[in-house]
Amino acid sequence: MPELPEVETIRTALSDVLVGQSIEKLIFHRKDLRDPFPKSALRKILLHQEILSVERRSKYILINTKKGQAVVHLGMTGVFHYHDTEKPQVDHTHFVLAAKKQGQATKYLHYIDPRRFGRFGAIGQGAEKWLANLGPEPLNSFEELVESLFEKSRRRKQPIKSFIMDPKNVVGVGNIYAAEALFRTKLNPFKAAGLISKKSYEEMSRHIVDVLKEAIKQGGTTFRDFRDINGQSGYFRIHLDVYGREGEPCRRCKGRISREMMAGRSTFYCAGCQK
DNA sequence: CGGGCGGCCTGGAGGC
DNA sequence: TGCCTCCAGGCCGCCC
Repeated sequence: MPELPEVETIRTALSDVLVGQSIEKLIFHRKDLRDPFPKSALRKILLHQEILSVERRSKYILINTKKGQAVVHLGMTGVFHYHDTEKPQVDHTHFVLAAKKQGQATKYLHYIDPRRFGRFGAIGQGAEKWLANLGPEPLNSFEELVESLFEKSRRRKQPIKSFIMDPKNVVGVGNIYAAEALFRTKLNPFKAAGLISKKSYEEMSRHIVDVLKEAIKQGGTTFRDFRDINGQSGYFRIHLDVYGREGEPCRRCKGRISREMMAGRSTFYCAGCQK
């Protein structure tokens, strides 16, 4: 489901409702998602502790207290819903955080994830491995991003789309935004990463940054499952040029948008103007 | 090592 | 109304 803009949308929302509050209850409705929940470590970090900040690294959300860091990944279909009740409202509600501010009514964050590709862990209990070997944050240093992508890509035959979707090279870019950034750069997604010039890496990096920032402003892209914690969709979908537009007219040339499989993922592009 | 593929899961859409 | 196949914003382990 979520790429950087969607995770950032959720991070902002969680920060708004959690920072300065404490978690009074942590209810688990199963023992695991992709990995077993480190329940006692999570309770130690979160229960009755002030939430100091909610950060994002790659597609991971970090919830910080003075006892440590809890880590959430939304997988493909993970969402948080903010409710007045702790009782699950839908199937696949896997854990619930009861959040309370002094003198206010308790509110509940329900984590719902039908496919269960998400994660909920703790730094020091395995989650630190999830964050090891991640490439640069695209919204941090632009120079570092360009330099890192160019250096890592030398002599690589991997298609550029797979290359930028690998979080070892740059984080946060998934199937939608890889397609969109390459369209804007007029780069064919199948072109070998090692054959692309430094100048093209600069242009592509600029488009990656721009498309991610624009999508954040629109609250992300909702294709199917993605929702903010109050249920709203993201509105970047109407700005997509290629993703999900197979057979529709290219907005730049007279071509039609193609869809081909690459490494098991649908790959949308315009064969007319992406060379 | 680099890179593709299948698997992890469930559910929605579309064909018959 | 089925029942089947394909597909889905991610990531990991396996295999060549």
